Amino acid sequence: MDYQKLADRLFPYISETMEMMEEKYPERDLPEGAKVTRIAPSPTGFMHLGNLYGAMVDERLAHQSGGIFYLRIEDTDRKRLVENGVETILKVFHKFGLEFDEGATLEGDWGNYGPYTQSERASIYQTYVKALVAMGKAYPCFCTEEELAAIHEEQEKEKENFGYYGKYAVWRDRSEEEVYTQLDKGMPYVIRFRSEGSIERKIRFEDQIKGKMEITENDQDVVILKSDGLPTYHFAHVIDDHLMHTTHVVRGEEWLSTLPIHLQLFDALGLKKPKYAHTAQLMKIDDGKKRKLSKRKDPELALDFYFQNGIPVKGAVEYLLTLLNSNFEDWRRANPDAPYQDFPFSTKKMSGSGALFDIDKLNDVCKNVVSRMSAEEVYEKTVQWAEEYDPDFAALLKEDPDYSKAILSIGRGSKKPRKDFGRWSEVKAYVSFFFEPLFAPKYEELPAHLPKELVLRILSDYTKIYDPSLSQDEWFAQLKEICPSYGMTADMKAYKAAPQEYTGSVGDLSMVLRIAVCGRSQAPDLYSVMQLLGKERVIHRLDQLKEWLEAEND
RNA sequence: GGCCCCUUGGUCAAGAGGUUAAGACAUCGCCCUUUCACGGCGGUAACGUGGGUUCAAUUCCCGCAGGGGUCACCA
Repeated sequence: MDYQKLADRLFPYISETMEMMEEKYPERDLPEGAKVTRIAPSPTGFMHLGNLYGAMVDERLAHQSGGIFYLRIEDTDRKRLVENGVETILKVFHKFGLEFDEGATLEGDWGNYGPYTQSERASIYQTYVKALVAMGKAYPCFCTEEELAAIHEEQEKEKENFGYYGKYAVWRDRSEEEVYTQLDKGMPYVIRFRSEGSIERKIRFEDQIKGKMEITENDQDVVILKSDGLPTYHFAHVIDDHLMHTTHVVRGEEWLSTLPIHLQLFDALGLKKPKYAHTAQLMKIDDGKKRKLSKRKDPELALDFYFQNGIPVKGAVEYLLTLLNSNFEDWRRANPDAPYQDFPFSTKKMSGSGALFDIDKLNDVCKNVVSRMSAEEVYEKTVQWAEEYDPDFAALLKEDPDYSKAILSIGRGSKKPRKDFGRWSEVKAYVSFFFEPLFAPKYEELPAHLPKELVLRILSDYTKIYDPSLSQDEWFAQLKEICPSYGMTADMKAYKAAPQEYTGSVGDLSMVLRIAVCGRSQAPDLYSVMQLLGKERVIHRLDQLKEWLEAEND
């Protein structure tokens, strides 16, 4: 078989050579130790937490070392293209603060190693495929889908390994005449790699995350170029990451099983291999069983879902970081205000086993993250979220930004900040009573043991004595002072010891006011709330409760 | 089924050949407290299994089991 002749026949329009490619995409000029990483999603337009999880490893590795983090679009599967897929990808990563240094953008490519969209790189792949054919390391295969299915069936029956290898590699050693006959007839074909591997042999390999391992060589003649002239993932990965000079390939562990193919291809082409980091997959519980997060089955893990639910970007990022490097939590406690980029991230600290997605933990991380934010930031983020998902609420917040921010600063800024909410979507319920349109009092939460007459008396008395100019201490002292006139006590210990001796405690007294003013029994510091609402509204609300109680009499 | 990866409490996990086997979330109890949200203290709760190496193994080795992944002209 004249391989060069075959190569020319197969790719007559490919005039460039491997050497020319190497010259066109020279080694990057980067400082020692700088890592080049990438994410290479297929533009299905669907991103979930798992994608972000992996991308963060890439981003940290690159930017922590002064390297390059770039975006490549893997769109070789023309059947699965989705409109606006690329836009969605770009938008999501931008939102999460993962910025690319290079790669595909909506305005075209940015960087010297493009094109960064695989469908635009067909001739590049073909150049290398042609070279492989010329070396006799790749060959055309004319099998139809049906023939391959038949082979699979036979293997199943014979209990043999599946795939295109050995005697099942039917086009591997066909005569020149047979091949050219098919070509002359214009039959469609794929190009397969001629594997010299054997399942009897093992390869030693060291993964950045999983460490040393032994894997079986690949003996399959895998397809490297599909009949539409585009490469399969295996081949595109090898060529692209070589030409773009990726130093570290971070990908899900589902790729571990095809790793032998990739290593084999690098060797066949005489190319330097990148380092690999195979990340354990994010899992979820399904029917009591652990399962890999799936695009199709877990739409609730789509990143859009997080945005909708008002999960703070920072919260999601920090949660992921705790999964990625468990010592992140310790570091965060020691450095509460440092940007997470300061954390010394390491693949060595990554777990080899898949983490179960834990919504409780996420919630907790979010609460902590939000509690550390300034009122200003909380205000801005909440408005931003509400503008998209709850416009009425956004408008309400923006009516008087200073008022809104003042509300959000209650209990914020101290060493022990309040942790009332961890999501932007929870803010509305928390602040609702500060806004007339949202004020929906639940007067039935009044302490049941207080006689209605007593409550009415308290309300009308307090209307007369409420003095907003008092300091918080003075204000509370006043409450204590008036307790006895209602048969209540300000001494909580005494009250707890013998509750039957009193009509109630200062706690009950406060509760009456709280229910009147806030319309509910759970609220932040009552004094602050009253200060913010202003005397007029406080008194009005006391009156409102009075009216409600009186109306109830009928 | 073949191949590969993984295995410490409910979850995420630290850990070293000899430890009272960290910590966080969740959960339970107590305390603080004018409610709540915090905060403090404490409780329940773990090294899958069988061999081997060793004075000693949860830690090293082998087998097994369990879980996960993968076996496409998808990535």
